[in-house]
Amino acid sequence: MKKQDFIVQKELIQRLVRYKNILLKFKSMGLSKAFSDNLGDAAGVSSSLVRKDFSLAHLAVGNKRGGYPIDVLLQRLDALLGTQILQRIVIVGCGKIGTALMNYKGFANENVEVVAGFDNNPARINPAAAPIPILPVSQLAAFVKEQDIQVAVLAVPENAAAGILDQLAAAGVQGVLNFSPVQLKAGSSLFIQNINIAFEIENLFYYVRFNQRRAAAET
Amino acid sequence: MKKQDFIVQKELIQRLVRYKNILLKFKSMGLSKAFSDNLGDAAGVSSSLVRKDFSLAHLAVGNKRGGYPIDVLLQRLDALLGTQILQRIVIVGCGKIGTALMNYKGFANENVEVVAGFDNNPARINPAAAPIPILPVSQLAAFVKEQDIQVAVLAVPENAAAGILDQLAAAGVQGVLNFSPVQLKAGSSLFIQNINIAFEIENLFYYVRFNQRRAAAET
DNA sequence: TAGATTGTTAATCGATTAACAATC
DNA sequence: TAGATTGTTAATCGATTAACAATC
Repeated sequence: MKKQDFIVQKELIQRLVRYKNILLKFKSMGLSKAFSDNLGDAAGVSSSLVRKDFSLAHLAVGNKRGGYPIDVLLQRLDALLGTQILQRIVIVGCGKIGTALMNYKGFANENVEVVAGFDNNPARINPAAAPIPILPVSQLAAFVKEQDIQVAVLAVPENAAAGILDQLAAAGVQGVLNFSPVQLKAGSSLFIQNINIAFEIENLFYYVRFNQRRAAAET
Repeated sequence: MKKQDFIVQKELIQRLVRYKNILLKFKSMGLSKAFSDNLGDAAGVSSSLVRKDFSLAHLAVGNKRGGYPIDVLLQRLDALLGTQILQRIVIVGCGKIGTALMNYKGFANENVEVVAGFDNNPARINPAAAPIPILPVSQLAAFVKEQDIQVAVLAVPENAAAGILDQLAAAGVQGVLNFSPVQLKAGSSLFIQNINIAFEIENLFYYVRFNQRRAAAET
C-alpha cells in the first residue's frame, strides 16, 4: 500500500464528511447527479476545491459533461470514511454532559452506538440500566479490551482527565473526543479531538466585539 | 481606528486564548516571567509563532533578555479578549444538551453567565426556576432585545435550527454557538460556531482507521 | 561584557484558486 | 456539433518557520 493511498489533511476529511451529508440531502430531494458547482455552493467552498478534494481522495468518478452520479459517490465516500460500519463507543464521566451524550439522538444517524458509560460515583453506577449500562471506572480497561473499543468520549472533571486518558491509552483506545476543559495532548498511538465549550464561547465574544469595533470604525 | 488594530485570523485568536490559560497556570505555579520558548512548548507551537502572535496582536511587552512579565501579558490579553467583562448568554433548546449546558460549571471560570433558557415544550417551561428561568420561545426575541444579549447557544432539533437562527438574528444576536446537527451559515451580521458531535466522532473513527492502515502498511 | 532572548524580516511550506486542455 | 463540466497543472495566497540584528 502506497502512502498516497491515505489522506492526511484534517480539513479535507471534514469536507468529505460534509460532502457526504450534502449528497444524502440531494438524494433525498430526488436528484441523481451532483456538480462540483452546486456541491461547492452547498458546502460553502469553491467548485475547484470540490474537484481537487475528489481528485486527492481518489474518488473522482465524474462525467465530463454530466457531473457526478450521487449513488456512486456516496458509495465510495462511505467506503473511504468507513461510515457503513457500526461504530461502538464508550462514554467516561456520566455527569451532565456525559449523560446528555448517552441520550444524544444524532449518533444513531451516523451509525454510532454508545455501548457503556463509566463513572466513579456509586450513585450513578447501574450495570442493569437499559439500553446503556453505567459501570465503575475500575472496570473500564477490562471492558475496553474485551469489547475492542477504539473510540471513547471523555466528559470528566478537569483533574481526572489525564488519569483516565492514560488508562484508555493503555487499554488500546485509539481515538478520544475530549469535553473536559483541558487541552489534552495526543500521543503517537492516540488521536484526540478537544471540544472546550467555554473556550468556544470566549472566542465567539471576541468576534462579536471585533465586528462591533469594525462597524464603529466604518461609520 | 485603523484596520490593523483588529485580528482577523481565527486560529490566532484561539492561540491567544490558549496562551492566556497557560499563563494563568504559570502564574499559579509561582512564576512571574514567561519565555516564547516555554510558552510555545506548553501551547504546542513554535517559539517563533508565539513571538509573531504577540507582535501581530500588538501586545509585545517582552524584555530582550528577561522574557515576558506574566502579569502585564495577562492584563493585555484580558483587555484584548475582553475576558474581564461578564459575558451573558441564553440557551435555546432545553433538551439533554441544552440542560447540560445550563448546568455546565466551566462557564463560571470564563466569566460566562447563562441568564435564561428557552424551549417550546410546556413541560419544560418554568419562569420561576432558579438560578436560570426557562421561558417559552415566543418570548425569545423580546428578552434578547431587552437584555441586550449578544451571544446565544443553539441546542434545538435539526428542523427547528434555521427558524430560531432567523429570530435570533432579527433580535440582534451577533454570535451563535450551534450544537444542532445542521451546518448553519453565518450572515454578515452574525457569527456562527458549529459544533457537530456526531460529525466529530465520525472524523475520529476515520483517523483511527487511517492510523491502523498506516501501521499495517509499515510492517 | 557575554549570553540569551526578543521583534521583525525573509524564506518556506502548504492549501486554495484560477485556468485550461480533455472530453462527454 | 457546441456547450458544459471535469481533472489537473500552474499561480496565488496566507500562514508558519527560520534567521538574525537589536539589545537587555
